[in-house]
Amino acid sequence: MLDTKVIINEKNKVLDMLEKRNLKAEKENLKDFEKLYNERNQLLQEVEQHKHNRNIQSKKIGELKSKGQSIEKLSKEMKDLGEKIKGLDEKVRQIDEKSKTILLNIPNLLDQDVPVGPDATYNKVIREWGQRPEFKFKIRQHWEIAEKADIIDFKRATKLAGSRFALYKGEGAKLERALINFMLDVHLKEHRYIEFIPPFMVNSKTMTGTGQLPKFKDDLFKVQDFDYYLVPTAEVPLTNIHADEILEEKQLPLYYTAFTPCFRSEAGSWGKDTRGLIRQHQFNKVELVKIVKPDQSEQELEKLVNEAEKILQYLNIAYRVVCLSTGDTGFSSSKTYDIEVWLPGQKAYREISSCSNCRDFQARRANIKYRNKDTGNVELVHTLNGSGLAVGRTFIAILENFQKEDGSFSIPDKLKKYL
RNA sequence: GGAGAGAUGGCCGAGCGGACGAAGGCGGCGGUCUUGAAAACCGCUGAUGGUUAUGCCAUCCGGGGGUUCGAAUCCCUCUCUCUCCGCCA
Repeated sequence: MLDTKVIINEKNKVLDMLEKRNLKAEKENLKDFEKLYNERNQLLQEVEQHKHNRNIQSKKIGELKSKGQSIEKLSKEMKDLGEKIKGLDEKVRQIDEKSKTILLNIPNLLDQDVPVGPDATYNKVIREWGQRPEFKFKIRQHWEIAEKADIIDFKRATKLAGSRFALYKGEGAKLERALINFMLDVHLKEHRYIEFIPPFMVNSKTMTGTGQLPKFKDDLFKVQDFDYYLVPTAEVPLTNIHADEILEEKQLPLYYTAFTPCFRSEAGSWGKDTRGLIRQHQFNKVELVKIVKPDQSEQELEKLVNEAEKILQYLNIAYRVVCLSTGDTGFSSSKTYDIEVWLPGQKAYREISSCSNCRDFQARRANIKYRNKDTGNVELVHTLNGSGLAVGRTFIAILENFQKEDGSFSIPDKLKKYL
């Protein structure tokens, strides 16, 4: 959520952002918002004047009554005033509702240094790491390797649930679990994160806090007849832990991590990545969330990416870091780095982590603040999140990068003690 | 699932329909004292919005609604928490 004052006073900034995000159609909403804002202010001044009068007169009635004097005439007047106030209050409420809806659907402002372009082809490669493996035999896809090793049963997963689900079996289940523990250990011991196991279902307020609702409800799974949604990422519960709180400055920065399954409807991606583990309705992820002081968020984003990269470095798998273009940057983010891992089967780099600085966008939605010790004022915190990493895709990367001619694969040294 | 109790500021906790944005305590901040610290003492210490802005105004006592000239206080309703009984991984 953007600051109302920015939308009103720095409208060009917001228009520029919508242009760069390739969302020209949403510009109309800004005009509506401005109109509603002015209307609201006018009504507010009117109704507050009436309320002021009521407060004064009510006090007077109290005094008259205690002296035993008649209050009938005044009483009648006040009753009419009360009705008037009620009507105006209702009008203000309706305007608030409308403008809130608009506000909740406007994406975050973008950082100055985000590469400008309407889509992912404008993403900018920041750095590459590692040696891509060369194979002298016919390269296999991860699902071929997994099925040969009997560690994932896609067919029976479909029987149990449907398409886009996997049934990990035997050594496969063990490898997945090893990866989770390995990742968590690195972040806990080397990066000083605090581990959580959050609810895997959250309510709509929480989903709104991080920006999944109201705009992206089609991407979510909702539990029938309850105000529960399956989490699409642990970013949602972790970031909202301190919703509606005022933190002390000395508590910051907060580094939170959690392993959770993630549930996504993948609406709109029919036909994409239909085979294998790449795109599932349910996948495991270790998530990193930071809650920091505003002047720290830029450097914390760089650190966050490094922390996620560390996992692939330890596993010795080639990857590159890209900065997403203005058109590809997510709704809540002001700047996003993706880590893309090399997948020999696809001969392509594929996203394995997405690290975003959301600045005060989520903090304003979720109402997360801290007391600035210097100014004594209450200010919004900045929030960041990143995958550290997507476990299923790391599983794929291991199978494909460490495959052998006979169709088997080897395990990176760092992981061996977890198996 | 049945019966009952409760939700008040950063925390604890008081609050007969007008005195209440709210006693008291703790914590925090500033000061006196001290070589320094502690103790003691004194003072200050909520948020949001509006504004003609060192000020003023409005709103907020779990959420929503009602009664009333006026609600933290009375009524309805929802959510959550706690206690007892039952069931259960």
